[in-house]
Amino acid sequence: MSLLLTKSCQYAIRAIMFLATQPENIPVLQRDIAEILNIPNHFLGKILQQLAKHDIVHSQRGKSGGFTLCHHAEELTLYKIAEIVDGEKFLDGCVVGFPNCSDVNPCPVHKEWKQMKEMIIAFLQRKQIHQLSGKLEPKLEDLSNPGEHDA
Amino acid sequence: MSLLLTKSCQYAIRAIMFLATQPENIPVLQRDIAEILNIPNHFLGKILQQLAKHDIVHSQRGKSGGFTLCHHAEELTLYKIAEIVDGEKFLDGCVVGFPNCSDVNPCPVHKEWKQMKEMIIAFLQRKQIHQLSGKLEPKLEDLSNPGEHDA
DNA sequence: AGATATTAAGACCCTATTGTCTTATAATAA
DNA sequence: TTATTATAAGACAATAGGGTCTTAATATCT
Repeated sequence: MSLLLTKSCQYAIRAIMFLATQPENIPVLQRDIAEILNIPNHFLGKILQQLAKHDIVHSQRGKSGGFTLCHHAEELTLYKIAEIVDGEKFLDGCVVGFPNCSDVNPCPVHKEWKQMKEMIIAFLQRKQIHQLSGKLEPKLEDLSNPGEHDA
Repeated sequence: MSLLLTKSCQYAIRAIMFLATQPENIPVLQRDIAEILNIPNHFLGKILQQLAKHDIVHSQRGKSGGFTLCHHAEELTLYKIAEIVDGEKFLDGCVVGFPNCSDVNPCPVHKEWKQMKEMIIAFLQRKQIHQLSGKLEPKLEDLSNPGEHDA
Protein backbone atom coordinates (compact mmCIF):
# COMPACT_ATOMS: atom_id res chain seq x y z
CA MET A 1 0.00 0.00 0.00
CA SER A 2 1.00 3.58 -0.45
CA LEU A 3 -0.27 6.75 1.15
CA LEU A 4 0.20 10.40 0.45
CA LEU A 5 -0.07 11.22 4.14
CA THR A 6 0.90 8.93 7.00
CA LYS A 7 -1.75 7.76 9.41
CA SER A 8 -0.32 10.00 12.10
CA CYS A 9 -0.81 12.94 9.79
CA GLN A 10 -4.33 11.92 8.82
CA TYR A 11 -5.21 11.63 12.50
CA ALA A 12 -3.69 15.02 13.20
CA ILE A 13 -5.66 16.69 10.43
CA ARG A 14 -8.90 15.07 11.49
CA ALA A 15 -8.37 16.03 15.13
CA ILE A 16 -7.59 19.63 14.23
CA MET A 17 -10.59 19.87 11.92
CA PHE A 18 -12.79 18.49 14.66
CA LEU A 19 -11.47 20.85 17.33
CA ALA A 20 -12.19 23.69 14.94
CA THR A 21 -15.87 22.78 15.04
CA GLN A 22 -15.98 22.97 18.84
CA PRO A 23 -16.38 26.12 21.00
CA GLU A 24 -12.98 27.63 21.74
CA ASN A 25 -13.32 27.97 25.47
CA ILE A 26 -14.35 24.49 26.48
CA PRO A 27 -11.56 21.91 26.52
CA VAL A 28 -12.40 18.70 24.68
CA LEU A 29 -11.35 15.38 26.18
CA GLN A 30 -8.76 13.39 24.27
CA ARG A 31 -10.92 10.35 24.90
CA ASP A 32 -13.91 12.01 23.24
CA ILE A 33 -11.92 13.09 20.20
CA ALA A 34 -10.60 9.55 19.87
CA GLU A 35 -14.04 8.04 20.13
CA ILE A 36 -15.77 10.41 17.75
CA LEU A 37 -13.06 10.21 15.11
CA ASN A 38 -12.31 6.51 15.54
CA ILE A 39 -8.68 7.04 16.44
CA PRO A 40 -6.81 4.83 18.97
CA ASN A 41 -6.95 6.85 22.17
CA HIS A 42 -3.36 6.69 23.35
CA PHE A 43 -1.98 7.08 19.89
CA LEU A 44 -4.02 10.22 19.52
CA GLY A 45 -2.50 11.38 22.79
CA LYS A 46 0.95 11.34 21.30
CA ILE A 47 -0.14 13.20 18.22
CA LEU A 48 -1.86 15.86 20.30
CA GLN A 49 1.28 16.28 22.37
CA GLN A 50 3.23 16.84 19.19
CA LEU A 51 0.69 19.40 18.05
CA ALA A 52 0.81 21.08 21.45
CA LYS A 53 4.57 21.50 21.17
CA HIS A 54 4.02 23.32 17.89
CA ASP A 55 1.37 25.52 19.51
CA ILE A 56 -1.38 24.20 17.31
CA VAL A 57 -3.45 22.92 20.18
CA HIS A 58 -3.42 23.86 23.84
CA SER A 59 -3.57 21.22 26.53
CA GLN A 60 -5.05 21.65 29.98
CA ARG A 61 -4.37 19.00 32.58
CA GLY A 62 -6.48 18.02 35.52
CA LYS A 63 -10.17 18.21 36.18
CA SER A 64 -12.17 19.94 33.48
CA GLY A 65 -9.05 19.79 31.32
CA GLY A 66 -8.70 18.67 27.73
CA PHE A 67 -7.57 20.11 24.41
CA THR A 68 -8.49 23.32 22.65
CA LEU A 69 -7.41 24.61 19.27
CA CYS A 70 -5.16 27.65 19.24
CA HIS A 71 -6.91 30.55 17.49
CA HIS A 72 -4.36 31.00 14.69
CA ALA A 73 -4.61 27.29 13.86
CA GLU A 74 -7.79 28.02 11.91
CA GLU A 75 -5.60 29.38 9.17
CA LEU A 76 -3.30 26.37 9.03
CA THR A 77 -3.14 24.59 5.69
CA LEU A 78 -3.07 20.84 5.24
CA TYR A 79 0.37 21.31 3.76
CA LYS A 80 1.69 22.95 6.91
CA ILE A 81 0.30 20.17 9.06
CA ALA A 82 1.84 17.57 6.78
CA GLU A 83 5.19 19.34 7.03
CA ILE A 84 5.00 19.27 10.80
CA VAL A 85 3.86 15.68 11.21
CA ASP A 86 5.38 13.93 8.18
CA GLY A 87 8.52 16.00 7.86
CA GLU A 88 9.67 18.93 5.77
CA LYS A 89 10.10 17.17 2.47
CA PHE A 90 7.32 14.65 2.63
CA LEU A 91 6.84 14.64 -1.14
CA ASP A 92 10.42 14.92 -2.31
CA GLY A 93 12.34 12.49 -4.43
CA CYS A 94 12.04 10.68 -7.74
CA VAL A 95 8.78 8.75 -8.30
CA VAL A 96 10.64 5.67 -9.41
CA GLY A 97 13.45 6.18 -6.93
CA PHE A 98 16.49 6.99 -9.07
CA PRO A 99 19.06 8.22 -6.55
CA ASN A 100 20.39 11.01 -8.74
CA CYS A 101 17.25 12.22 -10.45
CA SER A 102 16.99 16.01 -10.51
CA ASP A 103 16.03 18.91 -12.74
CA VAL A 104 19.43 18.91 -14.42
CA ASN A 105 19.58 15.12 -14.63
CA PRO A 106 15.97 14.05 -15.02
CA CYS A 107 14.64 10.49 -15.20
CA PRO A 108 12.21 9.64 -18.03
CA VAL A 109 9.19 10.80 -16.03
CA HIS A 110 10.76 13.56 -13.97
CA LYS A 111 9.21 16.52 -15.73
CA GLU A 112 5.64 15.29 -15.70
CA TRP A 113 5.84 13.97 -12.17
CA LYS A 114 7.14 17.31 -11.03
CA GLN A 115 4.00 18.92 -12.40
CA MET A 116 1.85 16.37 -10.58
CA LYS A 117 3.70 17.08 -7.36
CA GLU A 118 3.22 20.78 -7.74
CA MET A 119 -0.49 20.28 -8.18
CA ILE A 120 -0.71 18.14 -5.08
CA ILE A 121 1.26 20.66 -3.08
CA ALA A 122 -0.87 23.53 -4.34
CA PHE A 123 -3.96 21.57 -3.38
CA LEU A 124 -2.68 20.96 0.15
CA GLN A 125 -1.61 24.57 0.50
CA ARG A 126 -5.01 25.83 -0.64
CA LYS A 127 -6.92 23.93 2.04
CA GLN A 128 -7.23 25.77 5.32
CA ILE A 129 -8.77 24.39 8.47
CA HIS A 130 -11.51 26.99 8.74
CA GLN A 131 -12.77 26.16 5.25
CA LEU A 132 -12.92 22.49 6.07
CA SER A 133 -14.36 22.50 9.56
CA GLY A 134 -17.59 24.09 8.40
CA LYS A 135 -18.17 21.40 5.81
CA LEU A 136 -17.22 18.72 8.26
CA GLU A 137 -19.60 19.47 11.09
CA PRO A 138 -22.86 18.09 9.70
CA LYS A 139 -21.22 14.95 8.36
CA LEU A 140 -18.98 14.00 11.21
CA GLU A 141 -20.87 10.96 12.36
CA ASP A 142 -21.43 9.52 8.91
CA LEU A 143 -17.79 9.91 8.00
CA SER A 144 -16.28 8.40 11.11
CA ASN A 145 -18.57 5.61 12.18
CA PRO A 146 -17.51 2.47 10.34
CA GLY A 147 -20.86 0.85 11.06
CA GLU A 148 -22.64 3.27 8.74
CA HIS A 149 -23.11 2.50 5.08
CA ASP A 150 -25.18 4.04 2.36
CA ALA A 151 -26.67 2.66 -0.82
CA MET B 1 7.83 10.06 5.01
CA SER B 2 5.30 9.22 2.38
CA LEU B 3 5.67 7.70 -1.06
CA LEU B 4 3.34 7.29 -3.97
CA LEU B 5 4.95 3.98 -4.92
CA THR B 6 6.61 1.57 -2.51
CA LYS B 7 10.30 0.86 -2.90
CA SER B 8 9.49 -2.61 -4.20
CA CYS B 9 7.44 -1.03 -6.92
CA GLN B 10 10.09 1.54 -7.78
CA TYR B 11 12.66 -1.23 -8.05
CA ALA B 12 10.31 -3.26 -10.24
CA ILE B 13 9.73 -0.36 -12.61
CA ARG B 14 13.41 0.44 -12.83
CA ALA B 15 14.31 -3.20 -13.49
CA ILE B 16 11.68 -3.55 -16.20
CA MET B 17 12.74 -0.29 -17.84
CA PHE B 18 16.33 -1.48 -17.81
CA LEU B 19 15.54 -4.90 -19.25
CA ALA B 20 13.69 -3.12 -22.02
CA THR B 21 16.94 -1.45 -23.05
CA GLN B 22 18.71 -4.79 -23.37
CA PRO B 23 18.63 -7.22 -26.32
CA GLU B 24 15.74 -9.64 -25.94
CA ASN B 25 17.62 -12.87 -26.50
CA ILE B 26 20.45 -12.56 -24.04
CA PRO B 27 19.51 -13.20 -20.41
CA VAL B 28 20.71 -10.53 -18.00
CA LEU B 29 22.10 -11.55 -14.64
CA GLN B 30 20.13 -10.53 -11.59
CA ARG B 31 23.42 -9.49 -10.05
CA ASP B 32 24.14 -7.15 -12.96
CA ILE B 33 20.72 -5.55 -12.81
CA ALA B 34 21.16 -5.01 -9.10
CA GLU B 35 24.56 -3.45 -9.53
CA ILE B 36 23.68 -1.16 -12.39
CA LEU B 37 20.46 0.08 -10.80
CA ASN B 38 21.77 0.21 -7.24
CA ILE B 39 19.22 -2.25 -5.90
CA PRO B 40 20.01 -4.76 -3.12
CA ASN B 41 20.70 -7.99 -5.00
CA HIS B 42 18.62 -10.48 -3.06
CA PHE B 43 15.76 -8.10 -2.63
CA LEU B 44 15.71 -7.62 -6.35
CA GLY B 45 15.58 -11.40 -6.66
CA LYS B 46 12.26 -11.49 -4.86
CA ILE B 47 10.80 -8.76 -6.97
CA LEU B 48 11.91 -10.46 -10.18
CA GLN B 49 10.33 -13.70 -9.02
CA GLN B 50 7.10 -11.85 -8.46
CA LEU B 51 7.32 -10.33 -11.93
CA ALA B 52 8.10 -13.76 -13.40
CA LYS B 53 4.92 -15.17 -11.87
CA HIS B 54 2.99 -12.46 -13.65
CA ASP B 55 4.78 -13.27 -16.93
CA ILE B 56 6.39 -9.87 -17.11
CA VAL B 57 9.91 -11.24 -17.09
CA HIS B 58 11.18 -14.68 -17.98
CA SER B 59 13.76 -16.43 -15.83
CA GLN B 60 16.33 -18.92 -16.98
CA ARG B 61 18.20 -20.93 -14.38
CA GLY B 62 21.66 -22.39 -14.63
CA LYS B 63 24.71 -21.46 -16.61
CA SER B 64 24.21 -18.60 -19.07
CA GLY B 65 20.86 -18.00 -17.42
CA GLY B 66 19.36 -14.74 -16.22
CA PHE B 67 16.29 -12.62 -16.82
CA THR B 68 14.70 -11.38 -20.02
CA LEU B 69 11.71 -9.14 -20.52
CA CYS B 70 8.63 -10.74 -22.03
CA HIS B 71 7.82 -9.12 -25.37
CA HIS B 72 4.37 -7.83 -24.43
CA ALA B 73 5.85 -6.15 -21.34
CA GLU B 74 6.99 -3.26 -23.52
CA GLU B 75 3.42 -2.07 -23.54
CA LEU B 76 2.96 -2.25 -19.79
CA THR B 77 2.06 1.00 -18.10
CA LEU B 78 3.46 2.19 -14.80
CA TYR B 79 -0.06 1.92 -13.45
CA LYS B 80 -0.29 -1.76 -14.30
CA ILE B 81 3.04 -2.46 -12.63
CA ALA B 82 1.94 -0.55 -9.54
CA GLU B 83 -1.25 -2.58 -9.43
CA ILE B 84 0.73 -5.80 -9.54
CA VAL B 85 3.38 -4.87 -7.00
CA ASP B 86 1.57 -2.49 -4.66
CA GLY B 87 -1.88 -4.03 -4.91
CA GLU B 88 -5.05 -3.35 -6.85
CA LYS B 89 -6.16 -0.27 -5.01
CA PHE B 90 -2.84 1.32 -4.21
CA LEU B 91 -4.32 4.81 -4.41
CA ASP B 92 -7.72 4.18 -2.89
CA GLY B 93 -9.13 5.68 0.24
CA CYS B 94 -9.72 9.07 1.75
CA VAL B 95 -6.69 11.40 1.87
CA VAL B 96 -7.31 12.21 5.49
CA GLY B 97 -8.43 8.70 6.34
CA PHE B 98 -12.14 9.01 7.14
CA PRO B 99 -13.34 5.41 7.21
CA ASN B 100 -16.64 6.10 5.45
CA CYS B 101 -15.64 8.74 2.95
CA SER B 102 -17.11 8.09 -0.49
CA ASP B 103 -18.73 9.84 -3.44
CA VAL B 104 -22.13 9.77 -1.76
CA ASN B 105 -20.72 10.70 1.64
CA PRO B 106 -17.72 12.89 0.87
CA CYS B 107 -15.29 14.41 3.34
CA PRO B 108 -14.48 18.12 3.00
CA VAL B 109 -11.71 17.50 0.49
CA HIS B 110 -13.06 14.43 -1.24
CA LYS B 111 -14.03 16.02 -4.52
CA GLU B 112 -10.80 17.83 -5.16
CA TRP B 113 -8.64 14.96 -4.01
CA LYS B 114 -10.52 12.69 -6.35
CA GLN B 115 -9.54 14.94 -9.21
CA MET B 116 -5.91 14.85 -8.08
CA LYS B 117 -6.04 11.07 -7.90
CA GLU B 118 -7.50 10.82 -11.36
CA MET B 119 -4.69 12.94 -12.70
CA ILE B 120 -2.09 10.79 -11.03
CA ILE B 121 -3.72 7.64 -12.33
CA ALA B 122 -3.98 9.06 -15.83
CA PHE B 123 -0.32 9.96 -15.68
CA LEU B 124 0.68 6.47 -14.61
CA GLN B 125 -1.55 4.90 -17.23
CA ARG B 126 -0.09 7.10 -19.95
CA LYS B 127 3.48 5.98 -19.31
CA GLN B 128 4.45 2.81 -21.12
CA ILE B 129 7.72 0.99 -20.78
CA HIS B 130 8.79 1.35 -24.40
CA GLN B 131 8.44 5.13 -24.22
CA LEU B 132 10.57 5.29 -21.14
CA SER B 133 13.33 2.83 -21.93
CA GLY B 134 14.50 4.88 -24.88
CA LYS B 135 14.90 7.98 -22.79
CA LEU B 136 16.52 6.01 -20.04
CA GLU B 137 19.34 4.37 -21.94
CA PRO B 138 21.76 7.28 -22.35
CA LYS B 139 21.28 8.45 -18.78
CA LEU B 140 21.38 5.21 -16.91
CA GLU B 141 24.72 5.69 -15.25
CA ASP B 142 24.14 9.26 -14.18
CA LEU B 143 20.78 8.42 -12.69
CA SER B 144 21.79 5.37 -10.73
CA ASN B 145 25.29 6.01 -9.48
CA PRO B 146 25.00 7.90 -6.20
CA GLY B 147 28.63 9.02 -6.50
CA GLU B 148 27.79 11.25 -9.46
CA HIS B 149 26.78 14.85 -9.02
CA ASP B 150 26.43 17.74 -11.40
CA ALA B 151 26.69 21.46 -10.97
C1' DA C 1 28.54 -38.07 -15.03
C1' DG C 2 30.42 -34.20 -12.61
C1' DA C 3 31.62 -29.43 -11.92
C1' DT C 4 29.88 -25.02 -12.20
C1' DA C 5 26.83 -21.09 -12.59
C1' DT C 6 22.60 -19.36 -12.10
C1' DT C 7 17.74 -18.50 -10.35
C1' DA C 8 14.12 -20.22 -6.61
C1' DA C 9 12.60 -20.24 -2.26
C1' DG C 10 12.30 -19.60 2.33
C1' DA C 11 14.11 -18.52 6.91
C1' DC C 12 15.59 -14.82 9.21
C1' DC C 13 16.75 -9.91 10.79
C1' DC C 14 16.28 -4.77 11.01
C1' DT C 15 13.74 -0.67 11.23
C1' DA C 16 9.91 2.56 11.31
C1' DT C 17 5.16 3.09 11.93
C1' DT C 18 1.34 2.11 14.51
C1' DG C 19 -0.84 0.94 18.59
C1' DT C 20 -1.26 -0.38 23.85
C1' DC C 21 -0.42 0.04 28.62
C1' DT C 22 1.26 1.89 32.90
C1' DT C 23 2.93 5.27 35.77
C1' DA C 24 3.88 10.18 36.64
C1' DT C 25 2.26 14.88 37.05
C1' DA C 26 -0.79 18.64 37.28
C1' DA C 27 -5.09 20.98 38.07
C1' DT C 28 -9.63 21.29 40.06
C1' DA C 29 -13.07 20.82 43.50
C1' DA C 30 -14.72 19.37 47.74
C1' DT D 1 -5.40 18.58 52.27
C1' DT D 2 -7.32 14.94 49.90
C1' DA D 3 -9.77 12.69 46.21
C1' DT D 4 -10.53 12.95 41.61
C1' DT D 5 -9.86 13.71 36.80
C1' DA D 6 -7.30 14.92 33.24
C1' DT D 7 -2.93 15.10 30.21
C1' DA D 8 2.39 13.78 29.90
C1' DA D 9 5.59 10.64 29.10
C1' DG D 10 7.81 6.67 28.27
C1' DA D 11 8.13 1.60 28.09
C1' DC D 12 6.52 -1.91 25.48
C1' DA D 13 4.19 -4.88 21.71
C1' DA D 14 2.50 -5.72 16.98
C1' DT D 15 2.92 -5.18 12.21
C1' DA D 16 4.74 -4.34 7.68
C1' DG D 17 8.18 -3.00 4.61
C1' DG D 18 12.73 -3.56 3.47
C1' DG D 19 16.85 -6.25 3.31
C1' DT D 20 20.23 -10.39 4.10
C1' DC D 21 21.67 -15.03 3.97
C1' DT D 22 21.60 -19.92 3.13
C1' DT D 23 20.17 -23.90 0.86
C1' DA D 24 17.77 -26.13 -2.96
C1' DA D 25 16.84 -26.78 -7.70
C1' DT D 26 18.08 -26.48 -12.45
C1' DA D 27 20.55 -25.70 -16.56
C1' DT D 28 25.00 -25.70 -19.10
C1' DC D 29 29.51 -27.05 -20.28
C1' DT D 30 33.32 -30.16 -20.31
